[in-house]
Amino acid sequence: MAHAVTLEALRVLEAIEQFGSFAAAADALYKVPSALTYTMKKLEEDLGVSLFDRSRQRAVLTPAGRLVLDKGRTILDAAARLEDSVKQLESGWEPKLRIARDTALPELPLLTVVGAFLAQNRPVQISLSEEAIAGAWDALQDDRVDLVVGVSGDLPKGRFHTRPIGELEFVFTVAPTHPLALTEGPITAAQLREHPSIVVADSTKILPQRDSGLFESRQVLRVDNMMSKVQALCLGLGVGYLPRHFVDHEVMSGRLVIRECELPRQNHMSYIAWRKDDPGRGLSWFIEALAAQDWQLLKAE
Amino acid sequence: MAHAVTLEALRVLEAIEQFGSFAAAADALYKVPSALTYTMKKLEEDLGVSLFDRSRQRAVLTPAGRLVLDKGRTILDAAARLEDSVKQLESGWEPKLRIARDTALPELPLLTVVGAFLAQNRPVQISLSEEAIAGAWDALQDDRVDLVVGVSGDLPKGRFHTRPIGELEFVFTVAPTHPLALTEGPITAAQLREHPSIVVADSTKILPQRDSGLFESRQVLRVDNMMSKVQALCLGLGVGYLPRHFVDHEVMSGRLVIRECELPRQNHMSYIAWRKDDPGRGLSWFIEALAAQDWQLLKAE
DNA sequence: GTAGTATTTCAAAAATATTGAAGGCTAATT
DNA sequence: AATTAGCCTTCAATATTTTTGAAATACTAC
Repeated sequence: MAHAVTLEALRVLEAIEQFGSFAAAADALYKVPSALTYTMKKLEEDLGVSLFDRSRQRAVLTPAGRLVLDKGRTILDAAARLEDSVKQLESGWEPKLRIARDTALPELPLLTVVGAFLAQNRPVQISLSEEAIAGAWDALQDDRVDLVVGVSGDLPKGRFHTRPIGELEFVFTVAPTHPLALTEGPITAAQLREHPSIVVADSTKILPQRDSGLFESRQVLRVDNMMSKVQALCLGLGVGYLPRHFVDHEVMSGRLVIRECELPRQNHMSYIAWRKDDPGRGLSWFIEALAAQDWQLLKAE
Repeated sequence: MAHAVTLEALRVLEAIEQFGSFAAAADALYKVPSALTYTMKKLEEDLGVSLFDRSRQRAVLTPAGRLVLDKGRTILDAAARLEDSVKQLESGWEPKLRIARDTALPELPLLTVVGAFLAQNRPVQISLSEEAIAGAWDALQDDRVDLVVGVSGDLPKGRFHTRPIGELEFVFTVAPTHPLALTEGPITAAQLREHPSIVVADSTKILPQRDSGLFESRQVLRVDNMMSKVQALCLGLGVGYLPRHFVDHEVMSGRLVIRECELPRQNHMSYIAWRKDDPGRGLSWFIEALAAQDWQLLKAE
């Protein structure tokens, strides 16, 4: 048994974990449970570890099993992407195109562009996701998405292409009911320390990292996307900076007010970014369309 | 035929490309050529493309074949690493530990540490490699190495741990025979423009990127490691900054002279860096040993 | 042309995977 | 404590896939 680490074996392992038991996985794979036993036993022999704890009725993953599953998933992913790349090579169109939007950007302009693409009826499956802060870069690096929209231009370069799409302006907001709504003049750092602030936390899986607009504050409430932050601000749970385009509507309806703050948050350029492989026709189309799109960043519609 | 993309098929494809023919690959794999034909035919059917151009006697890869091979290699790599991780989980020792050194760092201190490790007779295979500029970060990101030594602290963070090991000092050098060796006072930008400069190019595969110490100069000679740069400078082919520890010996033997330059190159901190997975016992040992090592960066021995 | 090498085809043989019935265990129920 | 139901494994029979080796075909070089 030269190499029992087999994509098939990894698929079986994944199915067992996903469906919770050999029996259920066998059903899902249109096989018989003993076939799965056979495959897993072979894998265990080859690796020289047990993947399952069988002391109970229900087989449960050992730490080694968990490890093999985790690493195995990325291998299965890569294999699936290989097949997709071949299809892309033939038609030019990539079978899947995964787009992430930074949570600080409005959803509407992106959806408009996506709508225009869908109307062309191309053989491309679009998936959209939302990321916060460095999460978008991470997703791009890990090949979880193919195109990110709205990243800010600090961290990585080199392996990615970028293109600016506009400048994000941040304004300091509080609920009208909030104590800081009524003070005179710009809000000072000392005043800030008296109140909780709402920040969007990094969506990256790895570890808590940089936070957006984290200034010294008595307490910090972390949320994972910008809409939650807007909600929290409207409810007066705390204070914080928001992208201008999110604010106008809330100000009009009287749910937020804009104040000046001593600790300013400067504008920053927003970019789209993609990997430096050869892009499919879908990605190329989106790059052009997104760059031409009006992102309405500075003013609300 | 549900999924014919198989690790086995990818291995066969790789062997065919590596050994240059079905026949030679069959020999290497202890199989018979028709078995390879069978496997490749199956893969082609599943992917729906031909991988080989068979119009000549010797089968040669099509673009699609090349694509599958390239992506396939990284999958095979990942599968091999999966097996290694399992072994690491058992013993704590990683079967392989791949260390890259930035070309600006001296080799001796690293080799000293490696020697101390080898003397312990651990079940760990060490591989050493050399990288230039961002190449080391790249190698770390792509999982081509597990530990990099001597990276400078600009680009990535977040996904890596780092630890400073010392400060690199750069001095401007020319050969004693070089015209700029004899001028009075600091060398001006204008004078610089009159002479070729030697720079170490980025070793990253992707694309030519940032160069080390590239100032305006009539002409630029790119080399891929620091020793080549030293040689080129000694031969008077051009001018450039060198890490201090490279220079002293050459100055003593009269092959280089140090000059002052109007365009200064500031010192920078040098780090070791590694991925944020759980490190094996070998990696942990190296982190401590390398941090404790005297890197002799500011003065030659 | 001829010899030499390379790949494919094909049917037979070998190896591997799947099945289904039986059995042993565990967890839940009576 | 006995019963029932569910889950996993074992094992021998069966089905499928892979490998083989001989023959056929094609290209290259001499």
